[in-house]
Amino acid sequence: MSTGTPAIGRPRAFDEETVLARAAEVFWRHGYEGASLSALTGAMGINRPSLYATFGSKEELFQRAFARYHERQAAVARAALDQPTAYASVEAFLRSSADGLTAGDHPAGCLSIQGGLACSPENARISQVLAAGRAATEAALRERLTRAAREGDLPAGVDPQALARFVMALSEGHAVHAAAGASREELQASVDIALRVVALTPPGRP
Amino acid sequence: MSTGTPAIGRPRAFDEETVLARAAEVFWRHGYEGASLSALTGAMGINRPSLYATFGSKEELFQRAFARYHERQAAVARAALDQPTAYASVEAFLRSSADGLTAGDHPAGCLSIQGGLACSPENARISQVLAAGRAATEAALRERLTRAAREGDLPAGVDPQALARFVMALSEGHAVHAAAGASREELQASVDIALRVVALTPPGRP
DNA sequence: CACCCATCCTACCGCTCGGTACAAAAGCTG
DNA sequence: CAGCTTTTGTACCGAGCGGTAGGATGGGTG
Repeated sequence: MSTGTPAIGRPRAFDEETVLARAAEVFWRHGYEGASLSALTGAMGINRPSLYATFGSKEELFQRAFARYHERQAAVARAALDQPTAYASVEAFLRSSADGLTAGDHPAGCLSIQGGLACSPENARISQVLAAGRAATEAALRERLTRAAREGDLPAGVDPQALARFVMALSEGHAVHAAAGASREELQASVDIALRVVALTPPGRP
Repeated sequence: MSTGTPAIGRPRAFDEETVLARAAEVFWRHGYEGASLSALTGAMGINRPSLYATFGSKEELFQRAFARYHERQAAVARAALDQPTAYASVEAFLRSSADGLTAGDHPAGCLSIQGGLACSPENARISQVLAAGRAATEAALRERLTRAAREGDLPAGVDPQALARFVMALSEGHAVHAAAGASREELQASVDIALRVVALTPPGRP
C-alpha cells in the first residue's frame, strides 16, 4: 500500500510499525475475540476510520500484527537452531523461548497461543493462522534435528520428528504457564529437566 | 438448587447433566467468548429462559460445566498418580493425558486451555478459573513427585517441583498440539521422549 | 375436574460489537 | 493563496450479543 511517504495529501499522524506493535499487545493480552475495537484504537492511539483505512479490517490488522510478531520469533528460533550441536540448539531454543515468554516488555506468554486457540466459527481462520505459525516453527526444529540425526548428533533411539514435537510442545506448555504467571526461573528449571532427554544415552527402563 | 425432582410444577424436559456435557463441548470447541448463547442453547437442546432459570448466567453455566470436566480429569490424574513408582506415575499421567486429548468422543484438546487462555477484561475471571484448575492438577503431580523424591524414587539431581512443572507443561503443550490436529500416536511418541527424563541417571553434559 | 406451580416458548430489551459516511483539517503543489 | 489529496474526528449504522418479561403448557395434588 503506502510506499514510504506519499508526499501528497494530509500526512499520517502515527507510525504504522508503532501502532502495529501496540495492537499486537492488545491481541496478546486479550485474544482476538477479547480485543474490542475500542480497546485496540485506544491502545494504538488512533481512531476507527484511521485503523480501517490503514489495515482494512480487524482480521487483517491481526494478520499484520501476528506476521510481525512471528517474524521476530522465527528470527530468534533460527538463531537458536544455528548452534553447532543438537543439544546446543535445543537448549538455546528452549532457553530463549522461556526468556521471551517472561520478558517484562510485553505481555507474558506467546501471541501464537494467547491470540485464540479456540474461536467462534466465524473467526476460525484466526486459530488456523496461529496454528500455521506454530507449525512453521516446529518444522524448522524438525529439519534441524533430522539433520542432527543424519550427523549422528542425537542419542541412539531418538526419533528426530518426535523430539521436535516434544520440544515444541514443551515450549507451548511453558507459554501457557507463563501466561498464568510462572516466572523465568521456574520455566528454566523445567528446561533443565527437559535437556536431560537430549544429553543422555538410551534408557534401561525400570 | 434442584434436589432431585421437585414433584411439583411442570417437570423439566431435559437432564441437567446431559445439557451440561453439551455446553462443555461448545465451550471446549469455541472458547468461552466464542461460544454464543445461540450456539449453546442450540447444542443443549433447550432455550434461553430454561438455561437462565437453571444456571443463572453464561458465566455460571461455564463454571458448572468446567467443574464437571475438571472433576473427571482430576479422577484420571489421581488414578495415574496412584501408580507405585514415580516413573509409572508420570508415564500413566502423560499417556492417559495424550489419550484423552485425542479421544474421539469430544473435541480435541483440553477445556482448561481451549476455554479461554486470554479473555476480554470483563471475562478475566474465566481465565483465572481455568488457570486455577490447571494449578490444582500440577499441585497433585508435585505432591506425588515430592513423595517420590523422599522415597529415593527419582533420579539423582532431579528437583521434584521442576519435574512436576515439566510434566504439566508438556501435557499442556500436547493439548495445544491436539487442538491443532495432532494424532494420538504423535503425542505418544513425544511422551516416549519425555519419559527418558525420569528413567535415567544424571547427564554427563557434552 | 379445578387448582397450583415450575417450566417452556415467543418475543423482546439495552448494549456493544465491527464497520462506515461525511465533513473539517492539514499538508503539499501550482 | 487556491486547489488537490489524504487523513482525521464525530457521529452513526445494522447486527448480534447476553439477558429477561409474560403468557401458554403440562404435570402432579386436592
